[in-house]
Amino acid sequence: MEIKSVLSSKIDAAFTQLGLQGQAAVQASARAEFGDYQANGVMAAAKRAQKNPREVASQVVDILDLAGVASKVEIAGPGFINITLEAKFLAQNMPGRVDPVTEAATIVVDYSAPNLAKEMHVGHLRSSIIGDCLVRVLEARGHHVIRQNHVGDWGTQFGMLLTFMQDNNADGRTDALADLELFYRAAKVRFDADDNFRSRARLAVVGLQSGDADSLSAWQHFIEISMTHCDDIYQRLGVTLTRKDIAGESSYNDDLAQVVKDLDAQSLLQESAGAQCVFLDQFKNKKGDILPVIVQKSDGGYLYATTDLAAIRHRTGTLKANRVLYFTDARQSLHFKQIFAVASVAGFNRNNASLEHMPFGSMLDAKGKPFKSREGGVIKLSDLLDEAERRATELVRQKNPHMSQAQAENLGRVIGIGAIKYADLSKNRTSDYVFDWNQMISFEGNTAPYLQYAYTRIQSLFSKGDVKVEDLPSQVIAIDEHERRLAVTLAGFNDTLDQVIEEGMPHLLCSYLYELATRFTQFYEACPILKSDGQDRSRRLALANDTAMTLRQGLDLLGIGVVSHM
RNA sequence: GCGCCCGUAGCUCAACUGGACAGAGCAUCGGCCUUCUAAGCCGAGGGUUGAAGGUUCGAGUCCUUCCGGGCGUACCA
Repeated sequence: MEIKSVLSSKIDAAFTQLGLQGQAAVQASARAEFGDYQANGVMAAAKRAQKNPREVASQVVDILDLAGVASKVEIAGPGFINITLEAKFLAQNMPGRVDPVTEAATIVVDYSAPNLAKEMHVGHLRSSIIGDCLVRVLEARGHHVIRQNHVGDWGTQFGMLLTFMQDNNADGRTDALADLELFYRAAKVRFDADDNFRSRARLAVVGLQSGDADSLSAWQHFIEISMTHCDDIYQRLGVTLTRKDIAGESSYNDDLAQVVKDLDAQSLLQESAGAQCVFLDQFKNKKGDILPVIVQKSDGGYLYATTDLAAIRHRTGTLKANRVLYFTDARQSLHFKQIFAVASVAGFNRNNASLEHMPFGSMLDAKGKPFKSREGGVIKLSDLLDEAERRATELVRQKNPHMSQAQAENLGRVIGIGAIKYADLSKNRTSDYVFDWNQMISFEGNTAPYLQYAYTRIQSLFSKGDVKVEDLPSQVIAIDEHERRLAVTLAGFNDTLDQVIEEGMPHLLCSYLYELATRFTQFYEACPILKSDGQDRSRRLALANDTAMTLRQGLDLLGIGVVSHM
């Protein structure tokens, strides 16, 4: 159950009854002395009604019915309402699982979107794992999720690659394409140096666009190999995207001319310097200069704005999305503002869906510069994952000198990939973040290994104490203060997931899990579990089990695995 | 030039969107392993939230100006 929603709806009802305008503004209490939850909305509502906030608070509390939910409701300060939850209510809200929402929505999530001309590099990491986390959380809450991997599988660069492929007789040879990055670079060198090659490459693009069978089959072959590279990365990263989620740029080809035609039919189109543009007033600066949204180049070609407009029609029309979430680089903010606006005036948003750009910042190195390889080039994602696994395996070996190499490598995979993902997911999506191996690999503090470690300690309790989890009570009343704080934290799980869904912010789930693990470890240090008897023992084991299930479930929603020993 | 984002402890990040004394981790210093995994726990120090004004019961959060940084800004995505 969502504690915040329960409290909010009760307090909102009291507000309505008293004729007050405003929201309850419930949040977890800032300090232990303020109870478990606090409602801050009275002050604002009282001001609006020009009444004394403390009096209003006392009226709210008088008619507030929190029977079975709260054991204590107090007014504090200028008009805060502090709420302490009833022990029995807490007992009923030990999560261990995710509750489904009452109204499921259809939500399209656009994420990952690698350029298939090259191999995936670090720039694709954030979109892939942040988007995948949202997908997991949305599905867990019972929403109908449609993944859309908007891969870059079309455009001029493919002319170059296909021509290079033919010249090198690489059509049927996967080994030539084993390293797409090298292949791309070699093709680019040829393209820049050889006029004849360049013109043949341009012809190949024309062939592709006009649907020439040979060009198309070569193109398909190339795409197939490139996607195999992506699948491998997704599999290693634990990203749930599959082939059926691919809706690349090429899939909108047939609709692009129609998009332009439809814009024209609504008199939204204007020619400027030979290009077909949409000019909207809201993209005018103070001086009156208007920014165009170009939908067709002067040479007749289409652009990503055109493709994205076609995608909006498809997603809100055919797919019937209520929400469309775009996980792309923050640098595309203006682009999305523009196409959302165009879609709106042109009536392309068929379902009146909420179109939301979920931008994220760049990865920087320790010096605050864009994260590059030592040579200044892009870093392949596969290399990054190799290094994470290598470093983690090394650390596992240090901590467990007697462990076999194979076992250390197994642990190293889960821990290393978890560490790299968590380091990213735990930071606020919108800002740039510093990627630092030394920090990430220390595995101390707010990291995935800390959470995984808390989980293994619980598993260790169960195996050492020969505990059958199914025999544990499903509801227990917390007694010790450490138990109670743990129970309150456990109860907040579903609230956290709601917030992640609302704002598209996985770091909120990370913060929650870190707090949960911290609370558990404090409880673990303070309260003997296996060494206690009777009710103390079963109660504490039940709390430990709920913590373990919530940690595992929460990490799974982040796309991070757990191990039973580390 | 114009637009968007950012500036919080030595470093990396939080702060539930205007709430109570700005919190964590790393690093530093001091304690805790014959007791359920020390990848842990307990404690200490460390802040004029870039600066100055303003709005109000209350501002890291909103408004104005300035300083510093990043990104974007007509046919790449």
